[in-house]
Amino acid sequence: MPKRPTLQDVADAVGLAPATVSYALRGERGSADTVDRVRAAAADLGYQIDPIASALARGRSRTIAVLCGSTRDLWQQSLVGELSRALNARDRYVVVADADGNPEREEAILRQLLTQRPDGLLVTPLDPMSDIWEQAARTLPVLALGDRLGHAPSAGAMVFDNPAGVTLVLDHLGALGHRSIAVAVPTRPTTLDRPAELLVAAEARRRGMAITVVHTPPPTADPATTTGHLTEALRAARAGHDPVTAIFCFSDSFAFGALRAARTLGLSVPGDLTVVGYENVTPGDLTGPGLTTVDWDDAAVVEAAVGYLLEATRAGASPGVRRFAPRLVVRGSSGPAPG
Amino acid sequence: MPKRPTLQDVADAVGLAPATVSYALRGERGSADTVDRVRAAAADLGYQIDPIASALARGRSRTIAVLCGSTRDLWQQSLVGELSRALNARDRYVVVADADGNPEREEAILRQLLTQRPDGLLVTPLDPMSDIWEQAARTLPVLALGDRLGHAPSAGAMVFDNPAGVTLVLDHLGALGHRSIAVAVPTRPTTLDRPAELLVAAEARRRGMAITVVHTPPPTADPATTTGHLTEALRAARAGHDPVTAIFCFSDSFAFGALRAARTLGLSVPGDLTVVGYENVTPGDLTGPGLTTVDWDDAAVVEAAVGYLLEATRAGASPGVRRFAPRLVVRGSSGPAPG
DNA sequence: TTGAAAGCGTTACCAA
DNA sequence: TTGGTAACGCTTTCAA
Repeated sequence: MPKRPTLQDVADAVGLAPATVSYALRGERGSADTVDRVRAAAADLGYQIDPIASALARGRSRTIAVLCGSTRDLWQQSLVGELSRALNARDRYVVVADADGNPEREEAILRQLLTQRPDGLLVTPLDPMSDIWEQAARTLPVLALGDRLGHAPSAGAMVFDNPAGVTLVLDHLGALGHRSIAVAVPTRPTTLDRPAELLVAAEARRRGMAITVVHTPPPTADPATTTGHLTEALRAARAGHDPVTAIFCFSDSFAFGALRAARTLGLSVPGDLTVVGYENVTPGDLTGPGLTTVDWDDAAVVEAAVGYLLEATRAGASPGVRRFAPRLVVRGSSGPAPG
Repeated sequence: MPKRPTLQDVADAVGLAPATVSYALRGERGSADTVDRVRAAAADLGYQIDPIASALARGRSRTIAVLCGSTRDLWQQSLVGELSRALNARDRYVVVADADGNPEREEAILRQLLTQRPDGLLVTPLDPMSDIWEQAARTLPVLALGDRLGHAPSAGAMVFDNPAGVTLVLDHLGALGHRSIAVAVPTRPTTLDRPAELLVAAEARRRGMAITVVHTPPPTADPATTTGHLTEALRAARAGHDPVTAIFCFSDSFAFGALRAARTLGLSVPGDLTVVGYENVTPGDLTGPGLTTVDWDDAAVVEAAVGYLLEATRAGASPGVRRFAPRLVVRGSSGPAPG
């Protein structure tokens, strides 16, 4: 098999030094004529820069690292896909790593990821308040999605206006007549932007609604476990003297679990139970009765994230923070069953 | 910020040559004592092999490349996630690239991917009969998922027993009384293992069923376009004198489109139309009326794929071919509406 | 504008 | 068992 051509081969072909060719190919210098000849020669030898050698020499790799809290979460899963596509389209490689729901692993994985000398880092943090981020942010542009990184002020972030999202949902449920609702929130380290429990508690109080908090199992749990957990929680929450008539889940993945649990319990949705999700994940529109959910315009988030991050790598600057407004997508909500 | 320690630093710490340290760390040689001392020193300096330098020197990068036909496809999307997780768990990096539904791009992307000098390659090929694969398979272990690579005999494959799958579905629909069905197949280059159209045509003929072939839009099309396309196709297929009462889609992604189209047309599923999918994608169990589909046990596929590929990289051998049996998951099928 | 040469941090071949 | 030393293929500084 014909060995891949190297810079030297191109240099020989045009009778120039490797250094000259290197510069010319990257358009860093060289006369117009030189650049043309070099490009032509490279094209016809089928030369491609060896990204590994290049990375070693430069100390950077034209790669964007994506550290994902849990790719089992449907929203993160699709987000990672969109991000990769957007970055590939901009001629960047993407290396994805997955902390798999385990905040302790997050640090180890980050460290590993950094050995690839990426140009930038995108994270959906499990523990946004960890201080590992600050260390990374000092070395390269870091952009968080979903939560600001508490101790890494130089990192950018694409965050959701969660207070607005919660308001939207509680207004909706309130208007339908629900007075006792369950709220499903992940058991996670505190976050700056998604202090879900507090947010909901405060808003619910203002409206005179009763809330029952359900903690979600770790995202690594298989669907059956999650469904089981939820089934029990829902059964309990409906057994008391103030039975829950709606459940508000802080992620669509979990809302799907709630739908499964409802089925197990023989509850009709939305007749007996209204289920509200949070990210408007793709096939959510097809779920049986319909899933009401909060939409954040993922396409815009991805566009902005990629734009901010690449700009930051170019300028050597910090990516900014941008906040996205929620939109409520109502599908299959109803008021509580009479009596 | 403290520079990352290098091999040299470790060597200095233990008073040995870098070469010795390199061997010791990899457990390739060295006395038990040396190995221990080296490991200890490395650990306490926080030394990690620089994967880039290592890749340059070895010509291989401890990375597995995944070339995905289209990550917009729900099945491929989740498959890629599972594969990454499985490989990460085995201490491998994964680089994912996406041909985004375009068979012409597949070659360019492959070439780019190879430039990372991966240890192995996993593909869900758009064009399994392309001869780009053979070239790759000569250089490194290649394993295809879903289709064998026609011109790359040395590549392994995890394939589905599609004849069995088709039989399962047509038996099911036949038993329910359907006599005229639509079949949705992708417009793709011919494949060895999924000559979907022919397979279905032959089986349908044997059963005296009429079939109407609907070609799916490219996977890059946005859902709205797909739904529109399908809506038209279904409208037409139900307008004739032998209206279609079921649609068999060769992927769940497309089955979801069919469900949306049915909704647009005001068709009740399964009352007016039974929809059958093909991959048993995760939230399929939650779709409104239920989606009957063919399941291939993705977990087993992933396990086997990763096992075969890693074994091949170790042994320098070719991964084998393995065939998976289908299982029909019936959810919400019904017979054709009377009259 | 061009080029020579010194890295970048490993690995692998040979020799000690 | 251990250690020089030459790759690996590029980028970059400094000189011409």
